[in-house]
Amino acid sequence: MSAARKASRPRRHDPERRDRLIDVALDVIAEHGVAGTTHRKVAAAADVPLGSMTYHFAGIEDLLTAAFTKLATTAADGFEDALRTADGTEAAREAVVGLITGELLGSRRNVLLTYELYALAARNPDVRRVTDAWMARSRTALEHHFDPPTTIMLDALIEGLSIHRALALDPTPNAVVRDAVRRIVTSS
Amino acid sequence: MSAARKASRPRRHDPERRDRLIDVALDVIAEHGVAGTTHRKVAAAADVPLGSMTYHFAGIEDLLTAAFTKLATTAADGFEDALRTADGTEAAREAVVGLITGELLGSRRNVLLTYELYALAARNPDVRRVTDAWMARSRTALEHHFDPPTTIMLDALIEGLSIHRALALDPTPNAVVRDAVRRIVTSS
DNA sequence: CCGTCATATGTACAATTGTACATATTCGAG
DNA sequence: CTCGAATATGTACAATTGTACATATGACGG
Repeated sequence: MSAARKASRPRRHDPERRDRLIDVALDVIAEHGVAGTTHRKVAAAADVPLGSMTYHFAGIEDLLTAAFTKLATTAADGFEDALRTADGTEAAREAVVGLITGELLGSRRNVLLTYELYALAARNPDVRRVTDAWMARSRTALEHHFDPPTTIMLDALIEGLSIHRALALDPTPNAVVRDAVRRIVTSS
Repeated sequence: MSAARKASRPRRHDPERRDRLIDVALDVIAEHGVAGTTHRKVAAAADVPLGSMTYHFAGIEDLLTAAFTKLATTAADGFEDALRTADGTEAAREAVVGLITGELLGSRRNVLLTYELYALAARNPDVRRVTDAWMARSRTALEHHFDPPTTIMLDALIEGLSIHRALALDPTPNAVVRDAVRRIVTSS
């Protein structure tokens, strides 16, 4: 019984605190950017003492890496799920449209976080591995439905349209998104 | 003569210093990111005293805004030039391919700076105006050759392929880039 | 040649940062 | 119940930051 107890209730007082800090860190990054993200801001937003940051993370770089790892992993999971259930090329096309127009990749917050991630990845090898893994996973998922050149194009189109959705004053209509995917896929 | 003297040699001791500081600032941003860009780093890189920064720029936000304004203006100029000289749809297509594969939009440094710009624009209205103007100019330039939906798609494709060129381990082959542009344009 | 003012510099300072660390609290084994 | 160890906290500090400002320097009209 003590073994079962140990499994269900770990020894930490607040076992989910680290995970919660990572989520809050992503919110802080989305609001203030990597440049404006500090231990104190995250601690205040999560309502934990400052010392809790240095206890759970080896340094602020460790916090950023953990946060972006979660962002990329979640996005890649959603990407794979959306494409896995698609049966046939037509369904796969519609799944791609759904990814662009949906909340996972298309939301302002997530696209914004992606900029920050890319910017950081260019100069931090640990973070770079996160983006590499993300790109590899999404590309592999696409290649289950499309040939390599089409995959590359779709991948780029998803990236570009997501950005425009997040930044443009008037977001691209869904019909245009669907048309774009169709043009790239049908002629392969 | 004194008037001519005045025109050719303004009263500043180093009249081009401000412009040079802006260029150096872009280098520093490309290397250390917005988060790591400080007055002292830029001053050291440009080999000017620290006080020179506060003299030429009202604050560090002013410096960043000036730097990104130059980045966007230069890019938009190149974009317009490349498309203006294109005569006919075929030439316009090739011009788009050239933009993606060329140095202006496709270089690692410039794409990286663009991430930083977007990230900052999302949260700073002054910088946001810079990206809005940039997007408007490139879209208008494209619309001189392509219909609106095609313009939207090409714009997104340029964005996405540029990113992949800068981040991917193996850059997209030029042939694939050309094929992608062709697929989007010919079916319009 | 000289005075005056824009241009340029060096220094100082308050504020904010990441992080170390001594202390407190809680848990679970025996 | 007791005790040791893991978990958590509050505080303190050195380093770095943006910026203000008193001073210096140079150009140019007179």
